[in-house]
Amino acid sequence: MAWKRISDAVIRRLPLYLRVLEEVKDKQISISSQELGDMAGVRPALVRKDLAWFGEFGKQGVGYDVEFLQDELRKILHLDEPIHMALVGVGSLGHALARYHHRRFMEDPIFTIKLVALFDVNPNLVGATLDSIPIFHPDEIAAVVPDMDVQMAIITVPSDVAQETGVALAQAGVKAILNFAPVNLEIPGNVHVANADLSLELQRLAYYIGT
Amino acid sequence: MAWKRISDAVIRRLPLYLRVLEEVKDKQISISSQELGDMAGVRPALVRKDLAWFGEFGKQGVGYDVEFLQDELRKILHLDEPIHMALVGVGSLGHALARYHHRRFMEDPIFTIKLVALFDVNPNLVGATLDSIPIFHPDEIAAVVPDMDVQMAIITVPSDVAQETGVALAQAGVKAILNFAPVNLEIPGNVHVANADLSLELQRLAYYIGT
DNA sequence: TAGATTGTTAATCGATTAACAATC
DNA sequence: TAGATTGTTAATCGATTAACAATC
Repeated sequence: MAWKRISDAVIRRLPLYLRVLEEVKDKQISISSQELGDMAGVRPALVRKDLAWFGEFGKQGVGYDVEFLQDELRKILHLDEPIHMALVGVGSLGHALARYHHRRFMEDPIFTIKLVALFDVNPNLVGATLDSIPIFHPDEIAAVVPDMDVQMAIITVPSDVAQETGVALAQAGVKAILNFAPVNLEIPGNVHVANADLSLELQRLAYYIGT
Repeated sequence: MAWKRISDAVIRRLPLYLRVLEEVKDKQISISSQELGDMAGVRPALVRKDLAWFGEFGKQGVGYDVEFLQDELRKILHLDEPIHMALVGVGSLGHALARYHHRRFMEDPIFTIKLVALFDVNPNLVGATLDSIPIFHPDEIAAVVPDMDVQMAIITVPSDVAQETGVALAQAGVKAILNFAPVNLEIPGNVHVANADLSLELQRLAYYIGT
């Protein structure tokens, strides 16, 4: 399976397929690459090629068994068991994302990524909880991350401390980071960083108001 | 200039270059594609190719004049004059994004995308303001958008009303939408939609915790 | 069996990189 | 002038699409 590196473009579409499968799972037993593609906004040939990287999940003349494919995709994305996540920087954005994520987690039983720890330098927050999630000082990252088995993190700290925050998380054992700070993080080791810089996205979109 | 469609991959890198230029503009007069590329995380040849789509901005043996290139990139991205933006759905996420964006706008004079109107169905919010930005009922989109010259919008409404919200915005004349709802919007006309679905991003990242 | 749909191969398309003549 | 660096062309690389034999 992991003998060949699978491109990021492929991985990016798997959660899209997962969303479609969840939507149709009560209505039908199987789904064709045609239908799955239509609903996900992807060409059927590409759907088949994407899935074929991981195994032979379909049946000729029939399509893919919805629940089986759902299970397989969950396994591939490590969503078949709980994932622990931390969030560093409980400012206005961090606070909102924490609450938003927590509500999502509570409402949707198949959403397995759980926020278990928050970090902030504000002494008024340290020691308190938000939606019953404990808030620690960032100095405790090295201790808390292994302790709570945290594997992913969201960074919502100010730009000037984003880099050191990323490094601290990586050294503590975090494997994937979603970074909202408007800086390009340079993280050592094989830690995957995804950027979710709102202002960059808006500036990019501005291009299209003139077409 | 617009005689040939410029690929989205190119447009996506322009704000990155803009950020680098802003960072160095007090320290140096000109910058080479090598240095610009290093700081933006892009190969120098690609930097030159990207910029060459829009004109001949550099000087052989010297590089690019920082302020001149900044001006040109701002013009290309329509960031040389104020852009009015609306946000629909003042729930916890929308509320936080509005405040976050507003602070960014106030602090950073070169950030020209201004949030001028909020929309929400909650009668306790309609008629009030947030950071002095007025909150309207979504029924008023058709009237307010042309009135206030709104060109971009952020959607943070619940999934089940995201599609109709998008259509209403498009019909009112909005040209670009940043959608945080976990649905694939089908918007008529040449409206550009970018998705910023947090849960999709996290599910994608989860793949990398096992590598 | 006949019809449908997969998994896979080959063809196409598009984006990135390397190389270099032009020239500041 | 000599050195540096652009803009552009050709080569490479990777991702998507079309086509179809295999088979449920």
